[in-house]
Amino acid sequence: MSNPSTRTRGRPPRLDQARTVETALDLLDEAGLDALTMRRLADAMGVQAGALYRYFATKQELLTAMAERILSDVGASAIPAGEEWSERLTGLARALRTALLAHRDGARVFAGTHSTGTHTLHFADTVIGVLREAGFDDADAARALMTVANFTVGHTLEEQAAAREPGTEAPADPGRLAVAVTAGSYPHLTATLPVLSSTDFTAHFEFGLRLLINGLRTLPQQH
Amino acid sequence: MSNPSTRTRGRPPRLDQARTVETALDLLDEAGLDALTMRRLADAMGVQAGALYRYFATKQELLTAMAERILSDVGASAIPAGEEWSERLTGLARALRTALLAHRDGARVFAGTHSTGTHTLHFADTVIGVLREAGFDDADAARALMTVANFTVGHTLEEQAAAREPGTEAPADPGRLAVAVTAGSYPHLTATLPVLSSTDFTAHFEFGLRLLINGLRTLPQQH
DNA sequence: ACCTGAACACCGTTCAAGT
DNA sequence: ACCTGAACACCGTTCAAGT
Repeated sequence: MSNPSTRTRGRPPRLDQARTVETALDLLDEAGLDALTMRRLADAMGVQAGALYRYFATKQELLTAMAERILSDVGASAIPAGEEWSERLTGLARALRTALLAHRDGARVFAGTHSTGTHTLHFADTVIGVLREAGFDDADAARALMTVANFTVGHTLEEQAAAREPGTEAPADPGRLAVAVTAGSYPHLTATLPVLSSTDFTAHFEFGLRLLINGLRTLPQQH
Repeated sequence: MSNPSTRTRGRPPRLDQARTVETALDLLDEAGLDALTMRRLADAMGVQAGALYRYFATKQELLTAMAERILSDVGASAIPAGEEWSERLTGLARALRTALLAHRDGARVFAGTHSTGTHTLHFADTVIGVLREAGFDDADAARALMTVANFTVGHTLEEQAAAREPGTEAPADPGRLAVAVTAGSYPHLTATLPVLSSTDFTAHFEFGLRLLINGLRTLPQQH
């Protein structure tokens, strides 16, 4: 490996990949993704912006490292082994959502990158492993991972977007959706508006996840 | 309404909302979302960047109008009425994916905005209508819409991201995923790598959609 | 009414030069 | 080896002034 901190001659570096990613995640939580700039990050580390490019070739590379770091939390949440496949898959999907929710704009960071780091790959391997051991064939297991991941990321993207625009926190908040719906004639949207504008995102997520799991049960399995 | 083109006195305006959105979509298709700047768009319309702000208060507002325009294609694709609910829902989800795929980075534009335009609302109303008429209760119908939409947008985000980074088009393309997987020890990823790195996104999408529909069938319905 | 010109306060990225 | 300083080529947005 030829990373820059191998030789410890000269002044000890003020920067390194791990510390930079950590500081970037702090900045993300404080200010959000749009305010996470290379200059601000450099400022937070007491360094000039250009210095960051010794450790990350591009901002995109930094974001990928951040996504991988975000996913590392997913391993921490204990995955109940021994359980039934449906329980284990449910736990894994919940852990993914929780990991993304743990950082402001976490889903946006994750969706915008393609991490192939160890934590990300380990998570994917675990999900597919649960399904293969449950008797699903390779194609179904792999595609089930993609479906669950796409749904979870898509859901959390929405959830965190809703958190970004607080609407008015007034108790009788009409909300842009409500205004638009009542303005036009959308009978089904009108009838379901209370559900659609509910902020109980956990309930929405659990519903979708249950749909996916129940759908998987209808597929042929070995055991 | 007090939109700027109500009175037709003076020089005819070179700009208007509809033409601007159309030009922006052309630019999007040619250059992608990252290259869609207010200055480049203004250039394409033979105008200075500042002039755009008479029609859109912010770039975000322009993007929202673009998302609504992208969704208008979804209405065009005929939705088979009379069919069974599962067939209709399948058709609607496919139409959403097709509409997003019709423009470069279409899913990214859509996911980054919250359109409450007529086409977007009409689509949502139609989906919920199909489900309510099939006998699903309001909460299930509304949440099923969210699940299908989140999955579809999440999937198309991935699909268009894969299109952006062409990898190497060589026949024996290892790909970053393959390299990373074979480097570490991920038995289940290794076994399913052919499926995971398949570019048959339609097959992946159809698999997830089938899962959701089959999951919906397990829910209580009236008829 | 509609657009220009010019500015303000930023960006990501590069790279010679210093220590 | 590691970082500074300064530049390059941009951004979104605002707004007085022109026509």
